Amino acid sequence: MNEQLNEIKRGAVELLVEDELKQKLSLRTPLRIKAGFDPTAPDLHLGHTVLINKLRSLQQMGHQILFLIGDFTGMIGDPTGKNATRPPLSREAVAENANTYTEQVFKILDPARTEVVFNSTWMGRFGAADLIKLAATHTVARMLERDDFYKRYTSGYPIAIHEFLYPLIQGYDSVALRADLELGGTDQKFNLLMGRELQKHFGQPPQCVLMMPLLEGLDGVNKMSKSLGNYVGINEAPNEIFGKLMSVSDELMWRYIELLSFEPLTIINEWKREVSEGRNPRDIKVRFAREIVARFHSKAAAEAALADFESRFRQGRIPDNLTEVRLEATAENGLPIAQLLKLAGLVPSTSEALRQIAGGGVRLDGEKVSDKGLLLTRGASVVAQVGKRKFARVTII
RNA sequence: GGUGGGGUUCCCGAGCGGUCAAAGGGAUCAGACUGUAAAUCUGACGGCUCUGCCUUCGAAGGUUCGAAUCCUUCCCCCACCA
Repeated sequence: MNEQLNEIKRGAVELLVEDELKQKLSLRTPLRIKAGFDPTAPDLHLGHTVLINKLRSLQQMGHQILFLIGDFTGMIGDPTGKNATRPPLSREAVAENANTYTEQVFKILDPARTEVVFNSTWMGRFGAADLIKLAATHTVARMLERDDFYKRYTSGYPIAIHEFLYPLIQGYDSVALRADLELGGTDQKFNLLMGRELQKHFGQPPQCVLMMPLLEGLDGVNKMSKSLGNYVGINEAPNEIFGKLMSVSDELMWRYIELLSFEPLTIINEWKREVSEGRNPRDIKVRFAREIVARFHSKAAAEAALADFESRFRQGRIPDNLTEVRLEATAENGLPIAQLLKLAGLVPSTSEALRQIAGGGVRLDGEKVSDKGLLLTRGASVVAQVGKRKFARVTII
């Protein structure tokens, strides 16, 4: 059992309350483990998988995962960010998002041991009177203890009343689910603890709380999020995932490895020692990027991504599997270069295309283009390139 | 309800009748250097049929030869007072 506990704590920031969890584990019945997800961001990225990996590990120990989709709380929008109130999602949209979610999550979790639940199931029946009773369990002062509410309050930023309901409802979800343990990011601490209090209030044994760290995005500064564009999506193409992971800084690489790799810590420490003794961190990064690509695609895809990466960037070759584009000539005798780049989707506007040419970032068949007025004649077929990573094979018809 | 301060290009933030597609910073993109690292340096950073033209400064009107800048109405935000 101690082994199990250590595994549970591995990588986690905090476990509350350890003795209680020991107690629960000693009963040797599967624990009901809750983790909540926002219904509006169905595109999972590696940041989300830190927590999902932990669920997987718990699942492998035989526990029951309650994968909660917060379709009801989604109407509020978690006040942790600066999100404003969101319009409620339609039933169809929720169902669709849920499908997208599970499709991705089941690359990591075992569907047979995962129960997908929606908090609208019980919250939809919750009446105004129930809500008032729920709100009566906590004071404004207690709510203001939450770090981000406190900051906003003291620095004069607005807090809408309904935002106070978010932690309460999330906490009530634990009551409805009779959760034994809830997982969440460190930013969720207040909400997670709210579950404990409300369970006590409703006469249930309080859940334990396991907090996982937030993964930094590719910029190494902000947390990984889709809106900041610093993420690695698990549905991205093998080459994309591979390339993005390779572009991570050496320092950040270790963080990624610790939180995302399934390698035992002893191996990771061994790598660290080797690097400090002069081994190129690149090698480790390659090893890690392959592991992740293999996890979400396949081993073969990982090898292919590595090969592509090597030929493309170390040897400067043009990749094999280019997107093919056929474009119609617009002028009588052909297509101006700027329009070609835009129509091929390599740049967002012709203005940008012209800038890129001026900046020396455009190549046709590997040759740098300097003539902004270049006209590609009908019938021509070229490999157009903008920067190091955007390519397309273009044929003018 | 009252008083005051605001809404500027992806974000922050200058500008307060012409020299404004709008300072500066951040983000981003490209180039150099590399291990497509990072850091650093250089350049770009509304759109187009691109030495010119068109559209942007909360919205709609108006004044003016000319408005992001002045006036009117409206919408939204913030602070303080009640």
